[in-house]
Amino acid sequence: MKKKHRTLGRPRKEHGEMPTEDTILQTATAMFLQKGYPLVSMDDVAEKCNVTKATVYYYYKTKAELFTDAMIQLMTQIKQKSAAILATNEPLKVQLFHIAKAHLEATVNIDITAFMKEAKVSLSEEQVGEMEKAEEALYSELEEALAKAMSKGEIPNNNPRLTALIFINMLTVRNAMNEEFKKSFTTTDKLAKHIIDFYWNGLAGES
Amino acid sequence: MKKKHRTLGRPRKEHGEMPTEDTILQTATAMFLQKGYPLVSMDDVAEKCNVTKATVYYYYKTKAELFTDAMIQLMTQIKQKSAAILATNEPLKVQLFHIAKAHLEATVNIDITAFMKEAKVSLSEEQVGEMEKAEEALYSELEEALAKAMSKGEIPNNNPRLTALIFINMLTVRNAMNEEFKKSFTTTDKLAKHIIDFYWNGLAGES
Amino acid sequence: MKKKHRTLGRPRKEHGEMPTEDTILQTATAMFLQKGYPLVSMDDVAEKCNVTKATVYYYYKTKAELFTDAMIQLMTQIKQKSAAILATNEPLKVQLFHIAKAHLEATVNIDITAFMKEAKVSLSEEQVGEMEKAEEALYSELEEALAKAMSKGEIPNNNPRLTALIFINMLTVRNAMNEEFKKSFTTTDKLAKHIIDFYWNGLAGES
Amino acid sequence: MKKKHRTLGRPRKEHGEMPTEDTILQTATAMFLQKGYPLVSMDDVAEKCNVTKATVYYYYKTKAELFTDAMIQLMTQIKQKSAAILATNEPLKVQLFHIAKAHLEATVNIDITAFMKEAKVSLSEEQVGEMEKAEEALYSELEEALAKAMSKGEIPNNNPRLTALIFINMLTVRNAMNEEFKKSFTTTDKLAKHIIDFYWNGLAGES
DNA sequence: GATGAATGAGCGTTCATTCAT
DNA sequence: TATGAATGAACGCTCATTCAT
Repeated sequence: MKKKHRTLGRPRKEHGEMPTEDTILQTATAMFLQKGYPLVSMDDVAEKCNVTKATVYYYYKTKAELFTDAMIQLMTQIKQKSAAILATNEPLKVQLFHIAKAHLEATVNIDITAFMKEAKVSLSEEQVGEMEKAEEALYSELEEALAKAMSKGEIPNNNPRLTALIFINMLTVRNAMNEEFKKSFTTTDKLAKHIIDFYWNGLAGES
Repeated sequence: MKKKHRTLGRPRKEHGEMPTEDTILQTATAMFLQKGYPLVSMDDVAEKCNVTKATVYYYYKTKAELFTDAMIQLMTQIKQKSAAILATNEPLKVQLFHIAKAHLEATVNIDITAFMKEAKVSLSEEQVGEMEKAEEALYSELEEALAKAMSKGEIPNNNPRLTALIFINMLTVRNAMNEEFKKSFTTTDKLAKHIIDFYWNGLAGES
Repeated sequence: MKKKHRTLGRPRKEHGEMPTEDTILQTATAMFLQKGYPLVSMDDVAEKCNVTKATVYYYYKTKAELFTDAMIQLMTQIKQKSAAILATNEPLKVQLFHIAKAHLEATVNIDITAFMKEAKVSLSEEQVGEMEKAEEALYSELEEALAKAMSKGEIPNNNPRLTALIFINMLTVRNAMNEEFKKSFTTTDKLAKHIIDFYWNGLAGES
Repeated sequence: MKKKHRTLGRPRKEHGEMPTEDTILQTATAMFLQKGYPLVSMDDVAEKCNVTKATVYYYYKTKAELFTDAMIQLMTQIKQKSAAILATNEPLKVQLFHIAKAHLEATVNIDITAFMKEAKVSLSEEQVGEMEKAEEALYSELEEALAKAMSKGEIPNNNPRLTALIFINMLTVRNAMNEEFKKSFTTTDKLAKHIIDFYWNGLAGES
């Protein structure tokens, strides 16, 4: 079984190359999103990064840690994007539309909840804790925006936390569509609009 | 864990026992729902059923087949329950409330879509096909009920397929709740009511 | 996993059907010759015989026994055919030609020695003994014919046992041919003739 | 058998040890020759090499690959030995005698053809191809020597390919001998001489 | 900083065999 | 006579992890 022998020692960094640690995290994130925690092996990650498994372990003590780091980074990014959108002066409905569009346009379909669930069995309590904190931050962002809109009377009063969760949840509805039905929405914009309309109406009712 | 050494060969038939084949399917269903396809091993299933792995294979040729059979049975059951509820004379909103309650009361949280995704890599095309058929049947039931309600003017016109998917999808919102927030809904009824109210409002808007 | 349920109890024997025991032995023989001992499973045999594995075990206590019985029967048959040919009045060379032809025409290529070797690991000493007896009988037949020919002066004196073994051995030469070379012998007759000519010349020399 | 628990991770390199990869190949070759492809398990190989199965897989991706590599190496070695002998100035008969002796002196009895057959089911087309190439090289060597001898008039004209195959094939005749008969040849020399005499006579005849 | 070599545990699957019916 | 149900032991293979270099 012939192996490509890489040269030993620290490789000269080529111009514009990402540090190995980041490459690994980036690559791993994409792979986890695509196939889910159990179906991504450390070997897979290493191969795709063009390093050896041992190198991956050099930067991340365990697979669980790699996953945790990857997910936290991802959630933080999402949170920041959402925050940026929610910080604008546009009306809430428009802001939500932009968030929805951003989600739907991401190449991989993220259903954070489903993801976590399948990984949690393998994580340490501490790791679960860290991830939940990041998840929490993500939800809080939205929750606060909704709460503010309620207090301003922009939308009727309702449970802001629940409605935040419902919003994130609704963005995963596309995962349940079969190919044919998916095609009936010619652009992401149209699907986003449908979802936001429905959501906005949902918010509209007193409860 | 002590290994109970059972005797070789065909065991003496005891009365009142569920047939092994059913025990396995039941147990497997619960386990798959709890941990997801990749994290449930045939050994796990066997142990929980108090039989050996070979026995599991006696009834189900492969893990993929066991999964397929389990999921189809599950979806068929859900479909039948939904169908029964939708066949009553109660107004649609009440019917949806009952369906939601039934879902939320099931011990295991079902997010069929997430499940399928992680399993699909391991299934044959035929198996995926079978499961999609069962999934389809499940959605169609609801879709038709919604379409009928629209044509009767009970709710405004909207995409019945999309709204059906949104409904099923919303039932999984609880998965995203942390323990604390979950406790804020003292009964399943209350959570179901919140969800249905939101959903019904969503349906209410013209689009 | 649906199984074809056969009716319980003794099945009515259809006109012209072989007794189950014989069917199994016949089928097993063919399968062992084709694939070798380790690659034929009791399940395979059962399926091809249209009975259950338990039925095979009803007639043959173990796989090793089934193999032993099959091989002994086979060798006995071959011996009898050889004996019949050697009992004719034709000259030895013609007789050998007929034996060679019979071997080469058998659909499956028999290399008894190679066969035994791969099976012997799994057989009991007693079983090995039985098979060697049958093998011995097979070789003796030929050995005696050769010895007689030598004493009659039909061929020069030589080690009759060794020459018998060489004869049987030479019949397996075809197994080593690649497809292309095999085709260069348009008929079995031609190949048999080549082999016999070579062999006869070999016998011809004094030693 | 006590399990020697070796330490995890990369072992300290001791001097003068054969590289693990070679140990495995050597050991595997011997085992395959002794028991045949199906009866040698990767566990067996590993145990005999004093490494774990995982180590075997570290060097050889599959069992089929291990087998292929082992057989090719073996055939190449045999070919080289034969080539060396055939390159000498001695008369062909003497050369053949030396080849026969070398074969018969090898601890393991090689019947390549029988081997391949039982392994082929498990090999990829590519692997079969590689092995057939090595086999071919082995036969060609001899075939050419025979052809040259024929054109020089050292032996009568005959099918050089067929006679080459017969030669290799005859070297396996010892496999068919029972213990008693084997003992009647007090030295390998004597057996080799018998075989070569017979073979040479066979070659001698016109055809 | 990065690698090559090795492990132990587990996984999906097969198989010879056993036993009550 | 023949079967259906079950077992225990292997088998080929993968994977997360470890450690010397």
